[in-house]
Amino acid sequence: MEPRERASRPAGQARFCLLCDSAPGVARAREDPAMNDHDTPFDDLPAEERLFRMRHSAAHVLAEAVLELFPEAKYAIGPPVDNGFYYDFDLPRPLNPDDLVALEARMRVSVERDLVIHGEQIPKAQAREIFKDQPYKLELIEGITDDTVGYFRHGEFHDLCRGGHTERTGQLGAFALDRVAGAYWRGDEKNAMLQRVYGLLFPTAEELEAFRVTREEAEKRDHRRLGRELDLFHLDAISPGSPFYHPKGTVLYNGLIDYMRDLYREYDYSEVITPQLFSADLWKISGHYQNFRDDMFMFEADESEIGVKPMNCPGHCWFFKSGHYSYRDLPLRLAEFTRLHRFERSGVLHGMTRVRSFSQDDAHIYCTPEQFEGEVHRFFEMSQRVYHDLGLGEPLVKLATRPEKFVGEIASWDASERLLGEALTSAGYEYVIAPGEGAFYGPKVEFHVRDAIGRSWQLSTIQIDQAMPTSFGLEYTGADGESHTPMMLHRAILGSLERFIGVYTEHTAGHFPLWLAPVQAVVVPIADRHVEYAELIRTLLKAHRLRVEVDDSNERMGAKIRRAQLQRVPYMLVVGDREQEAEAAAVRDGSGVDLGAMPVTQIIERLAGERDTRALHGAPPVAEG
RNA sequence: GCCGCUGUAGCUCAGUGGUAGAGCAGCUGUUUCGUAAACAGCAGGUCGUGAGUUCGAGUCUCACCGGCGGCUCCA
Repeated sequence: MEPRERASRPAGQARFCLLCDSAPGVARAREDPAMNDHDTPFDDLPAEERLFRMRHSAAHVLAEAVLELFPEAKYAIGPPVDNGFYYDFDLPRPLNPDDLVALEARMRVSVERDLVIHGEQIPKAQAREIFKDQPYKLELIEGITDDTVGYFRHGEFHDLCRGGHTERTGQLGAFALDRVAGAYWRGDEKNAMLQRVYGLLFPTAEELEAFRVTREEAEKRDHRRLGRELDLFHLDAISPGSPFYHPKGTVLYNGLIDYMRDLYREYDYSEVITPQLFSADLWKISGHYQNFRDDMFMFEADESEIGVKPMNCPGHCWFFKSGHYSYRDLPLRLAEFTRLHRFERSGVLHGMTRVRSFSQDDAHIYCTPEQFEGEVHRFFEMSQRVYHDLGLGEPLVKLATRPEKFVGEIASWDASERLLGEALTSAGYEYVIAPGEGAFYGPKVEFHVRDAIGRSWQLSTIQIDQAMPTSFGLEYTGADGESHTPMMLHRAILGSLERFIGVYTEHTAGHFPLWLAPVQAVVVPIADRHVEYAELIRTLLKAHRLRVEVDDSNERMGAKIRRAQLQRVPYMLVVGDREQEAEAAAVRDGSGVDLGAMPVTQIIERLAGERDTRALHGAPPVAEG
């Protein structure tokens, strides 16, 4: 039941156009076997198709440049992707940034020449001859079942290609080579590591520039940066992948857990605390020992093998087994927030979004088949509540189906997938299928939510478990007096707290709603003589469980305002002679709006009200110096 | 784990084989100020770690560790 996001995978979102994907079910991009790309004039094509072709042709022009600079280069595949294109190469030496400059310059020569791009179908035998020195192309040719293959060329360059191109190399739009990265041939880590050159491409220079600006904005709200600037958390080499939550970050972490606990009370969940360490026997029963042993922290103690828990489900199953339940006790919804540890491979760690030590808003639901649909609906409803309360948008819903490595019978997988699909439909959701992306023990529904700058993150997930109830021998007594195996659902809404905090920090750019803000208000005394009064205000607000600080530093008011603003404090309470006189404070909100002087009682009412209703202040982030 | 890049003060970054620097943050003092940065001074470093080359290494080489960008993986 792992709600973590996959690393964004441009290729996965690409419309594969090259003859590089022999996987069944991947449709050929071109229906016309003659692949006459130029039936419709380029300028008359829909914008999306034009962009696709520009990016695709740019990949060819890139390969042309690489082959010219490295005549011995072997070229592999180069599709268009989100924001641009890439091409994979096997080169005699690693590329460096200067190479990218040279390659880009060479690409511009091709653009300048405005060469015609020809496409045709040629017999496989001819293709083998043409590409006899190109092992990757030969491998691609062997993967093609047709008698002929697509062959594209412009100038001296030629490529094995399914097509989808501009008419000329002068139609590429605005592009720039971006970076070079490693990538396995055909995405398989057993294969050779190739060098992938990524390029950005947009129809106009303005759009390319806009993309770069957006990317810079995204960097400014990077949770690793904000975590440090807002004193929330940091990661440290002393324990890679294990966050240090600072006091302010701990307020946020506990705030989210408190919120989920409120919902658990409402939705009748039972919170439990189970052990951190379990005998390997438990992991053998659950199947995690066989499937994930290398990704767990295992050690020997007292001559027995112990595993630190990487998830709660086996512990919950053991708990279920330790009691006895009748149908009257179901559904049983076991929730747990204790910390989990996974020995993630070093190269995959990333800020808070991929860590080794984390916690989940995790729960497992044991129910009867009759209760299944209702439970799924309750979960959908609860998830939507959370998204709404946190100011996240409508989710994109995916149904992830049976993976290659799975346990159980195909028939029951099909049944479970059908059940989840029906539950989605009856709840009014449209969804897409994510083939083969289910967990090894069962299919799952994933909710993907877009953040404020358009990135999509997987948050909630609910999964049917077809394996553990049986392997643990779980039973309940039915109304018929007989023993039955319960259905088991894994579910999480926020996913891992760490990942959620990372995503949410970026979504809000650190402007958390007041109920989650580590510091909810800063009192700003104008001069030293106002500090005592400022402390009084803090005391009054503190009595209403508001988190308030007094900035008594030897700074001018402007500097204190600036500091509070940069710290994303929702309210600044300025106090000087006038306010002290009136037993009030001048209120300024986090967006810089001056709300004027308010009596202290009114300030308390406003802030406590905003907290208790979990209001989303909705203040747009202001420009930051 | 794999490919590439990278590591200098808390942060952002200069530093061309020859005595470790700046801005911000911090501390101290002066200033007592009305809505996004007052002024001055002080302090702050085994240049990621360990080897090697060299008369001499922050700088060159190698290994290891961490981080970054990807790939693979993600219960």
